[in-house]
Amino acid sequence: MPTQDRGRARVEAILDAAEIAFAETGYDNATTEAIAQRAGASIGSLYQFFPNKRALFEAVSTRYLGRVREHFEGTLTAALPDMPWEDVLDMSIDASWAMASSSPAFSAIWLQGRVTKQLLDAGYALNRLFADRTEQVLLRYAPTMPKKRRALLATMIVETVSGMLFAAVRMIPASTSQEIIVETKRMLRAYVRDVIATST
Amino acid sequence: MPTQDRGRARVEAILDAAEIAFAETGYDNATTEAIAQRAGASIGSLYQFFPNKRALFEAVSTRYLGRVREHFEGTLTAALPDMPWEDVLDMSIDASWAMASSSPAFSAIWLQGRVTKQLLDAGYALNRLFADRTEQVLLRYAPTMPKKRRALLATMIVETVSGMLFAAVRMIPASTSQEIIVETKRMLRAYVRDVIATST
Amino acid sequence: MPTQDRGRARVEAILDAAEIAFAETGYDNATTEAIAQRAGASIGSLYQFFPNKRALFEAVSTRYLGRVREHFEGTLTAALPDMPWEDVLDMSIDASWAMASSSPAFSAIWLQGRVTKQLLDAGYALNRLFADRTEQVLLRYAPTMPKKRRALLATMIVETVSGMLFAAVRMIPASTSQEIIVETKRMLRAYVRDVIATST
Amino acid sequence: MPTQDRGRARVEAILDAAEIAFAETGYDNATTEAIAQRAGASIGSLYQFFPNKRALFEAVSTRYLGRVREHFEGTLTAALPDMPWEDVLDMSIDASWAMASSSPAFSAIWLQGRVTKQLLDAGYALNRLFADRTEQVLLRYAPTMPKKRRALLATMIVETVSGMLFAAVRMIPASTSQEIIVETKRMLRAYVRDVIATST
DNA sequence: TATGAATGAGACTTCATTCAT
DNA sequence: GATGAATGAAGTCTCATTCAT
Repeated sequence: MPTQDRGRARVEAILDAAEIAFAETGYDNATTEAIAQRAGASIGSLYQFFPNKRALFEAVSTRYLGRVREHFEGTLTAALPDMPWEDVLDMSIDASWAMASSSPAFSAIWLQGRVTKQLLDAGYALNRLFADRTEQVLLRYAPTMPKKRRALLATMIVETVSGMLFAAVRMIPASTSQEIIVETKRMLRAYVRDVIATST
Repeated sequence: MPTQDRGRARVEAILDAAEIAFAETGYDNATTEAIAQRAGASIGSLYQFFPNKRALFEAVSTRYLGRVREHFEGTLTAALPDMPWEDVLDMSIDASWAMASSSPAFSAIWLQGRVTKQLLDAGYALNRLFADRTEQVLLRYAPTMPKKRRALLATMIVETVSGMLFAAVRMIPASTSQEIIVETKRMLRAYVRDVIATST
Repeated sequence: MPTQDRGRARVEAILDAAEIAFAETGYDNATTEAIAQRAGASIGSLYQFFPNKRALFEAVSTRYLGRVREHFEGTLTAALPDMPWEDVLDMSIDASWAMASSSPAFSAIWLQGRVTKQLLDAGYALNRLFADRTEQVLLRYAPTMPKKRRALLATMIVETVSGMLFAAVRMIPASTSQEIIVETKRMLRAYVRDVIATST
Repeated sequence: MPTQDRGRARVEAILDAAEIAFAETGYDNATTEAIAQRAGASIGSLYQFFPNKRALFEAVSTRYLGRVREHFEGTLTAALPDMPWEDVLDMSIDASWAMASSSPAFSAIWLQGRVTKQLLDAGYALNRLFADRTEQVLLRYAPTMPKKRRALLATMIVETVSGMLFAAVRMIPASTSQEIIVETKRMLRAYVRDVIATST
């Protein structure tokens, strides 16, 4: 879209503002005017780059997705080869929690994208990404597991992590969040062990 | 509020309509006008009984909470005494799924109440209810477990079920939902067994 | 309208409530519902006796007019014959102030009736009453004064008193109100003396 | 508020329309929609510049106040030095009447601002302005008069003029208005003379 | 490009009044 | 008579989006 440097900076500023606004007040209650203002831009500028509010949300969403992908790339890929699957699981959960607890966009995109019917597309992308990646990892550790079984297991892992992050994010005090993360690892280990024992 | 019979019927009709509307389009996108219309009432009637939209949501929420409570009362309490805990867990999950999949209010209240910042109060009530109940059941089956441990376990169970129901509700095709429910039971069994083994 | 005792009491209660409501919030902002409630009646009852809000205002107005008339009758008529006009003027002003400062209806009827275009009729009645009465008094004290002159003088007196009462009513502290009343007497004396000196 | 020329013109047009609307139908009965329309603007434009109806009223009020101030500045200040106070009084009354009878805002602001409880602030400003100015003039003509006396005299003059203008404005036929103005001058002369005679 | 004024559909809410019970 | 539910026009205000400058 924007060709000049100035333009790109503008877009980033607007995305930042939007990310915060969506996170703070929710998609419906965030106003384009407020977003523009927070970005130090005029409403006209905003519409120069994004055709409408929905597109703005999707852009925030996409940008976030990219960041998540990078993050996981960095954390996991290199280490994979010679680790027991339990450690991979733990690391993934830790990485997820790091992302979730550090960025306001987490609730902005991931939750709303999954709850608000009009925004579902954006929300699903994230989960699909996670599920695919998980399946690949599973393939490495349990190559003989039937494909369907593997897919279901991946879904379970992703949804469980999602759900527990969701819970952890809004737990007060923060120490409880940590406990939940710890227990989640434990729960998934127990579950995966059980599945592996049965279906290989 | 309403003193006449006619009024009480109206209120129910409005609550029904609101429940559906909130579930279908979300709190923000549901319009009071549309709710009134769906209830076969005029907008004025709606405001005769509910001072504003928020109050209407809370009323829907409260009514739903009461129903859930009754449902669990009916399903579980009687059976409890001489069942192994695994069966109690299974039954609870089945009951939750029954509620979640049968009523549009499930997403209306439970999800939005937890996601939309302005509606949090309503959403938390439900989770607190579940957690309390779960703790009581645990007390019966694992009386020697430390109090803190028990509380955390209850939270884990409730949040896991919540999360998985959330996932199951929007899975297509429906068969996948069933698989998720089955796997959730399995996961929680494995996890609870593990916890019991460790901390008693 | 009402034939039974109970009915008449109702009407009075409603008029009382309306008088207060109109005084407190103004005609437009007073709601019929609130008036009925304050009167301990239902909205249906109110409309049993008054066809609409406007009529209610006029009833309050009329009732008030009657009271004012009585009040002046009692205070003045008897005393008139052998008093110097200065004393009559003083007494009239004192009587007006007594009415104005004692009843919330003063501002309700007299001011709004004069300011709010839709209610003018009600407001004028009061002024007309005062002006007529004043003219009669003048006739007794200055029988040779030309009729037009007398009418104008009456108007001036009435409007001056009106205006000063209006001012006095909302002066804080109350002591200022008293000063204004005193000065008003002085001003009108000086003026009337001047007029009499000239036009007889 | 508006930064562009077009915007400034809009604001003026809206204020003009509001002034007329408030004067014609009163604050409560004037609708923002009608005001916008009369100004040749959309309702959205109106709310771009004024956050709510009340603020619009206050803006009208403030603008009017400024005009009055200018008007008096122009009429009086220059002439003052070597005029007898009777002439200053006459001129002031004439100037007031000129303002009152020429502008619809007179009743819009000055009356409603004083009568409608919610708008009192706006209404008082005008009277305070007049009273201050009057006191300054008095200081010049009766320097030995005690301060409190002077303040009270100023209040009396201002309130009398107010009241009589109020009366004059709604007198029909117009000739009566003129007579009232003439008589008001006479009344205040007599009064002021009396006060000066006594308290110096 | 950037700005911010302009638009208007549509949302929530109020309230005088009517009507069934 | 009394009650209070029912009605719906109308009012204030918001906000995504467009457009003139």
